[in-house]
Amino acid sequence: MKIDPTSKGDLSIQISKAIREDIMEGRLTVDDRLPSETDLCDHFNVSRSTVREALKRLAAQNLIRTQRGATGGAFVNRLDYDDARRNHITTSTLLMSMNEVDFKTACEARYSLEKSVAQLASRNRTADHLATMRVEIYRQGQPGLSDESFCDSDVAFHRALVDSAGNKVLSYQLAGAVEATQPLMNMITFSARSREKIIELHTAIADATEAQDPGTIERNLDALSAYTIQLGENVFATRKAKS
Amino acid sequence: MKIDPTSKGDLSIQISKAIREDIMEGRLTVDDRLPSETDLCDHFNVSRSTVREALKRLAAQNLIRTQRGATGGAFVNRLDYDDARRNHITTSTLLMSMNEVDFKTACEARYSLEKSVAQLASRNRTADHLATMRVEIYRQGQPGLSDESFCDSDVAFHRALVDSAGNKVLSYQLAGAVEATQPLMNMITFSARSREKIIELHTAIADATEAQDPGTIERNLDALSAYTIQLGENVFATRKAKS
DNA sequence: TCGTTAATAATGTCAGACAATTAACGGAGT
DNA sequence: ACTCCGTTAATTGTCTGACATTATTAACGA
Repeated sequence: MKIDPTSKGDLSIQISKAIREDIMEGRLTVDDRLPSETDLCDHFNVSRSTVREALKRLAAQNLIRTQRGATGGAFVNRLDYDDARRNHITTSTLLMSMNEVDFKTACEARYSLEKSVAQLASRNRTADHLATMRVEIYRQGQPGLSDESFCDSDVAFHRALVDSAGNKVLSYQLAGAVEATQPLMNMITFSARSREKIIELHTAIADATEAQDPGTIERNLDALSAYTIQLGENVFATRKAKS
Repeated sequence: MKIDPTSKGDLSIQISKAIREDIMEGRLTVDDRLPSETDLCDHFNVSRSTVREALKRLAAQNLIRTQRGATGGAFVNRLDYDDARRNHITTSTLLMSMNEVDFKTACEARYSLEKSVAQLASRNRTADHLATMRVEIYRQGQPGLSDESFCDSDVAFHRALVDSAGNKVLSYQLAGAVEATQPLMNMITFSARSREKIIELHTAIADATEAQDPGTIERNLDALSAYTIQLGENVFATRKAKS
């Protein structure tokens, strides 16, 4: 628990930085309890509000959790994959929406990255993953399915594909690319796309995964990418023509 | 700016959620000014401390920035790539260190993902990127280079490779995989690895990128992956034997 | 016209209080 | 000896009101 000399910046930022360092350098490890807020006040020689604002900063990043009561306090969190994944997805979504990422760039990145599961998915896919993919394909073929549900199923299908690689790190890293771009792509192309074509490609991907044929997975992801980009360009061309 | 009914959870969390929603749904857009803290107090009917803690949560995620002074206040931030990238890297690093990711899983994920730049890097690499890669390779060959500097140069080399794809979304997404695993890998293998071998592979990658030959890039990344995993296993075997 | 200064509005920090929550302790009763 | 229950203590959550710091703007005087 380092002290902060009278350097620059707001106190609450300095304090949150100091504690974050302690966590990242291993001086505080998972489930360790931080000193109570009043102790931190004494230690850093600041008021409780300031300490609390610092702690809220850390809590916002899931680095700590707080608990009330006699044995309560702030504890170092174990960053779990699901939390990290959710955060990663929302940040990626915001990043792209705020920076006006053009459609093609997003598609390119997304499918380039997703292709990297082909090898591992072929090797490690289980019956469970294959079943999930099949179920989602079946759902996508239901006649009365709303656009929204179709999109959800689309995401679920790709998530199953990614998870079938059996590598949590890979799944986490890909979540940002796959799940953050999917809504963007759906929003742009949902009206124009052919569900049959998508289902056909999904089926080919599932088949190739089952057959442990990475090359075919990649080819079909490429096809999906090309089709999506094409759709996007058509949509933009139509919009332009109308205006 | 939604109100919070007396639902569950801490007030500061509810408030930060409400404002976050407003940002993500587009009701607040980049550079918009939030109401002043006292206005927010009135609006949500809470004290200023509570509002401030909510704002600190958002600030911790780079969603807002605050400015003092007469025309100051809290403004919606444009998430920029560099900030998001840094955040992504630190989170990835923590995630892996806290969940005891085994070395092989991390390596597999990292190189699988990095391979996905091969196509785009071949197509879009510029003289600048190639030059950066060459410079780093040259640095890596300097005899007196410290282990730490070698690692830094290693990271810089791979970053140049990733950036040469000319796709910011791709660069952002890959940062977590490449730059967060590199320190881990370096820490484990720096003592055992052969710099000559690494430099040889880096050179082959740079050559293939220049020659726009994605297959060769992938093959050499595979070689790097295999070599690293092999090194890791040797190190672990040695440690085990000693204990 | 151009500095200089004062007013003003906002965030940052402090101090002290009370509310709410939870675990542990200690009796009372069985 | 065991269970139930109230009390107590520790800790976070919230409120209030004040002052400090910072930056813009407007007023003022040379």
